[in-house]
Amino acid sequence: MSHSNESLLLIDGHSLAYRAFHALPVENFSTSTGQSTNAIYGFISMLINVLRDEEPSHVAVAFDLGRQTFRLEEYPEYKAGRAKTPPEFHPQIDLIKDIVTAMGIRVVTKEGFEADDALATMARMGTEAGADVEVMSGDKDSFQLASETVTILYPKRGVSDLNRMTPNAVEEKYGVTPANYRGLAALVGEKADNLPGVPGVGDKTAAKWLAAHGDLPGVLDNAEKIGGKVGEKLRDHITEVERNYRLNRLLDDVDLDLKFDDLVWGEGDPAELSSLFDQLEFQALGKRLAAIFPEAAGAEAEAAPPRETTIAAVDVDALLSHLADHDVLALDSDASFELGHGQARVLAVSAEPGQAWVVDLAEAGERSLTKLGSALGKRSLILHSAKLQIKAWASMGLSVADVGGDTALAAYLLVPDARSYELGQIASERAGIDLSEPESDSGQLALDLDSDATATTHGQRAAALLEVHEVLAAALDEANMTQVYRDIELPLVPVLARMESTGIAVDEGGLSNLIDEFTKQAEASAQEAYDAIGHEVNLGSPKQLQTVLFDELDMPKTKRTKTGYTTDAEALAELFVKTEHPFLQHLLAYRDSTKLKQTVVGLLKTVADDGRIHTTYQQTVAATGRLSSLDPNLQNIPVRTESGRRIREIFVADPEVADGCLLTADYSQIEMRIMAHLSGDAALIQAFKDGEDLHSYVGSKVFNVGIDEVDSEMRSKVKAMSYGLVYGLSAYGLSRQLAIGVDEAKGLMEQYFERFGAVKDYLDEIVDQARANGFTETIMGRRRYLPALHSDRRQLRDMAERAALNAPIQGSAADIMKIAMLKVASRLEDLQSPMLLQVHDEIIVDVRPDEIDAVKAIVTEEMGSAFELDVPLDVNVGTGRSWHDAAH
DNA sequence: ACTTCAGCCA
DNA sequence: ACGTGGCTGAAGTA
Repeated sequence: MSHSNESLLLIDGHSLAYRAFHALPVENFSTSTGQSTNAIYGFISMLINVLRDEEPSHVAVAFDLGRQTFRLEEYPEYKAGRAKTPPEFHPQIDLIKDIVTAMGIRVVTKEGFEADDALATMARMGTEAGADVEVMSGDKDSFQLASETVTILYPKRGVSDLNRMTPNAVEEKYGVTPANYRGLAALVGEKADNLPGVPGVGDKTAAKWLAAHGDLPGVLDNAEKIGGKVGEKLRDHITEVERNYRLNRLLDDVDLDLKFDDLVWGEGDPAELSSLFDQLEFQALGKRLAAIFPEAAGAEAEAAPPRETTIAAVDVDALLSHLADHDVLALDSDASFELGHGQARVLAVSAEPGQAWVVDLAEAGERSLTKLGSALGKRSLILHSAKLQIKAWASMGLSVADVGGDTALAAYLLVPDARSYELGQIASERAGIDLSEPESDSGQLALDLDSDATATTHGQRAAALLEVHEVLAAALDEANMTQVYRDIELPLVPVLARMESTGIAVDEGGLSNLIDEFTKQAEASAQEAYDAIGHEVNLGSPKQLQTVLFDELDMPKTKRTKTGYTTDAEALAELFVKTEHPFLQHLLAYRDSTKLKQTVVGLLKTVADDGRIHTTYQQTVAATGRLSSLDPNLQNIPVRTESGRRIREIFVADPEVADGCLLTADYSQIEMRIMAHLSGDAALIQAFKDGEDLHSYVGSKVFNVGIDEVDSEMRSKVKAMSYGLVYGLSAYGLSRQLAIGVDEAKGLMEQYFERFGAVKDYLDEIVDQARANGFTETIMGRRRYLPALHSDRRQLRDMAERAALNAPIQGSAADIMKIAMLKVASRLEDLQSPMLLQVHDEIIVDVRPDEIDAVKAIVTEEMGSAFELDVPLDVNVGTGRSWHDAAH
């Protein structure tokens, strides 16, 4: 028993990480980007447990550094013959070191020595300082360190249980004192270190000899006296035993350049720790960590102590007088927008970091809102998720036309595939500002606002924005994305806000009729399906369908899904070819009708009071730079089937405008054109310049026939392949899609690449570049980071490669469309025809009858000239009463 | 509340 | 395992 209340915990990082690696299956532990985490998870889990149980005052984790050790110098075969560590292991060691450091724990390494030697040295230092010492190691050599003051924590099977090896425990298990453990190990040998001992001698014999002769030198001196076969063996292997004895001694006098008190368990860096846990997607572990490290609790970690912010509640007039001297303002509010109606009560305005004024918009009169609007209009405004807020304010009578900065957009450009862009997280990660929920009775506010918490929250957000935006803007600059940010994404915000607020008119009566019609069709198909099998079943349940198809009807099994066998349309069609069972046809018909019905029902629910549907465009969702649309999604309205197209008939021109029409304008084959441009393939570029039918032209090259001899079958094969290439299609995938052999598909692809060699070079190069740079780039410099290209998991790596192929193409198309929208919107400002929708390569404008020619000219010119490629950008335009009729 | 399956779009 | 990027709704599981 030590009288000290100090305790030192020493950990052999490498041996424990290695154990964890083998205890936890690597396939079950990896992040979405493909980083393997099993060793990290197991190690940190063990570490958290032991820290919680032992509560040491001092801690160190030792790692081996480099391969060259004094042991290896003396005995080149030391540790030879070990199975190669899998490639997934080593990258995890660096992350473990980072986490340990962030936990306030000293990482110790020393060139030329093993972790064990560092542990022995520190154990001696601890003992000399009067501390209790615990050494956690998966290496049995550490048993020689056990003493009155030093206990070895040795993991049993797995990673959760530890054996406490005191001197008594060592003696009980091996029959020798810790001091003699070295001798025992030297006699027995250590397979893992490639140190053979005396053949035929195990723990028992070695212990007996050591007991009889005191210690190993005693045993060796008396080797002649030991009889029997084993005695002979001992005498034959004295050199090896002596070598083992030299090598397995742990050095306790390594110069580590540190004192005992350097090992005090410090505060670490909770923000860094939290960010590492986020990055590694450790959620449950984060909570366990929080128990011993409250400061790093989960993702919402406090990055810094809450800063002093000054928030003052004022009225609009007071606010206006405060604003006089400031050109850049940060704004935040409790904005919401649903079904065409926006609302905001609290508006927070900050003119410098750490400071904000808060006004109650509900109390402001129309005149002061107008004045406020014009004051804000003269300044550069920084917001987070600006679009929602300016839409909401517009419905309150406060109009803001321009956005000077948007921290959500900036963060999106920097990491376009992040899960979310919440201000609290960005502020914490990028600027070290803590925006966790304020206490509701902070009392700073003087209170004509009925809820302090809301006002304080938005005040603090506004007060943080200027600083957060500055950090993000600098990062964008560093990544050469300032242009995409300032010239594309920011100006697009008010354009999209306007489109959303306007919405598109729908024919509600027509919608209801469609619902009736599709419902009747679905019911009829369902009845026929039931009749075909003699009973009812939930046709919407894949699980119940599987019972019917594979158990009752005994059909051949389809492709596996996670939970059974697929019943998707493709598989059902194949089953029908094989079985000709009428149930399948009726099921497919039922699926079609219910799908359409669902779509129409969904649309009807979203019609606002003004008889229009207001979708919301997400500007920070698609990792490639596209927009997405939700609530409802107007980018997936059916078009391929005749009955599907009928849904497009209910989207109509503004009924308030007599003889108005919808105009659609779309890019023709924009992705293939971008592919031609980026690859510089002369043949492909020429085809576009000549205005050939692309797929017939490519078909004539691939099949080596005249362009007029390309039949429809050839054309459709080539079409599938051309599009597939943009997505990283494999020969197997192509063969599946075209229902041809893999060999034929492979031959087609080879022919293609023979004729369009630059395309192949480009596709290869793009992946190589992404691998080297860590990201892909569009024509405007928009980036997408793909760390999974270096994943050790094949499937993730392949997915990342396909994403790398596609991102520059899909993303460049998105860039071009966004630029075109800005140009079109700017020219439409002088007219009365609003832009309503965007569907990736198509825009829809509501055109007044007297403006048809002007709008046609505008969209053709501006879309066609949005970006100069080596091939022309073709634009098709059509007009009609409905979206359906405007198709061309 | 969350996941899986299926199906719609470019 | 085998083509990118999205959103929605129903069923099934917790």
